[in-house]
Amino acid sequence: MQRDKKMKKDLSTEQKIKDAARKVFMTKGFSGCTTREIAKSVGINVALLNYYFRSKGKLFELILEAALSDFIEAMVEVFSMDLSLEDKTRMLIDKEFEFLRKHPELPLFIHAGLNQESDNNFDQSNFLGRLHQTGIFEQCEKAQEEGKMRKVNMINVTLLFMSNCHFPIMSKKLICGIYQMSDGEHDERLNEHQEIVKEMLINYLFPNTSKNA
Amino acid sequence: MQRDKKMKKDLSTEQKIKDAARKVFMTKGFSGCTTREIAKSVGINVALLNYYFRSKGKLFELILEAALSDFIEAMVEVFSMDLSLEDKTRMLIDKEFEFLRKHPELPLFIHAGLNQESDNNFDQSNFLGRLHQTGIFEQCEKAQEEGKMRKVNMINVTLLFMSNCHFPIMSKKLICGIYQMSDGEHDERLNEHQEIVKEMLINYLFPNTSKNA
DNA sequence: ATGCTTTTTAAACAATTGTTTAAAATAAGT
DNA sequence: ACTTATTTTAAACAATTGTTTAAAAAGCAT
Repeated sequence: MQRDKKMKKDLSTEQKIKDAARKVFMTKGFSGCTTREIAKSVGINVALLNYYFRSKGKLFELILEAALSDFIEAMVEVFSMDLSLEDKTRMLIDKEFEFLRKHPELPLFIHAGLNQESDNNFDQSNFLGRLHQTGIFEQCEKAQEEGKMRKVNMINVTLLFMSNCHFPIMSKKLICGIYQMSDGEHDERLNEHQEIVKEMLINYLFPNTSKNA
Repeated sequence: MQRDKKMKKDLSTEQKIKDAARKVFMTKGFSGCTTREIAKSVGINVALLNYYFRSKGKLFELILEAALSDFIEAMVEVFSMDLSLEDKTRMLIDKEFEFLRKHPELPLFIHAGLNQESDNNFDQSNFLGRLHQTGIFEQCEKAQEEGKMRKVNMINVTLLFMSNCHFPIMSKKLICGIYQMSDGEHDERLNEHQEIVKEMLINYLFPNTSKNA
């Protein structure tokens, strides 16, 4: 009765709930929406939501986990390529901006979501391990020993990337409010910012080999 | 009956409610807490909360406004000083980190709060005007014409500062989660990051005159 | 003290919340 | 066709929500 075994029917219902929940949770947060709201947006009964997932909290954790994973996977993808660190830097920034332009609510959702959950057991996905597998840490360490890369702790490097990619996206309402900007103007600023961040980070992290526009 | 005129008694009750509401709203968000929770933390009845402020929403808007103002005022304070742009840069970053270390929930609260409110009428405080009064824009424009400062739109400059100061603070749980760090380790990284950001931004914004440690 | 206003409370309000129960509808197996 | 298991629903659950009402308590002038 309590589904846990294989299901015969198409999984479209379960997936539709996940999709709807993701959309609603993203824009309104965990306590900012109701289970009935999610159910209605799928076109199903509230009870069915608890039938597939056990509770609102469980569903939320699932969505949050997936969102976190999306971010890490985007980084892993770039880090796994056979490129120089400078090229990885450019590509990571470009990919992040491209990805975040499509999902601008994601960073704020993740940070707000993490602060709402009491227990920080979200490393069950072993994100650090996945990053290690790409060999990015060794590549940086080698470049740092050869004097090609500034000697900065990898955590600080991560902070530099995330700060300059995620924040410009998530601060849209604040910036538009302060500077009285329209959406179009903000897009323009964002495009320029993407290039600024690329140049600034490359200049800072790779001071010697920086002869770029 | 409906308080709006002068009140004779000490305003400690009204202020105590504001303080408690601020603390609760900051950590749990608007829909993440209840009016009874706020009232209980002050030691008063729920009705009294609606007696002083008309509703939960009104109280929240008040707190959010004040939080926004705090940020702008911190910037205004630095911009109004009689210093070179390089010194203002260093001082602003130091002050922001110092301030945010004491109120680490503030940036996330502001961004989440702005996304929760439907109408963006939060410029009633005229933040842009207050920034203009400091003369910071003219100072930058002059420096840019003299070739002492990189020609970057002021909105992008703002983004660079906020990204690199606010994000490292608000991403604590995410970073600690990914890298499996303790609070102490994170503090250490944050201290180092403060210096990194200072050097990086000064190098980028003032490329010629950069001979600093 | 006596009146009046301001502050505070207890109780109730109707609405909404997440979740459960039991029964119906649908699909699948035989 | 009949039985069984899965999916879906309607209805109810108890608890909590923001807000209001009416009365009590406290302050303050006179």
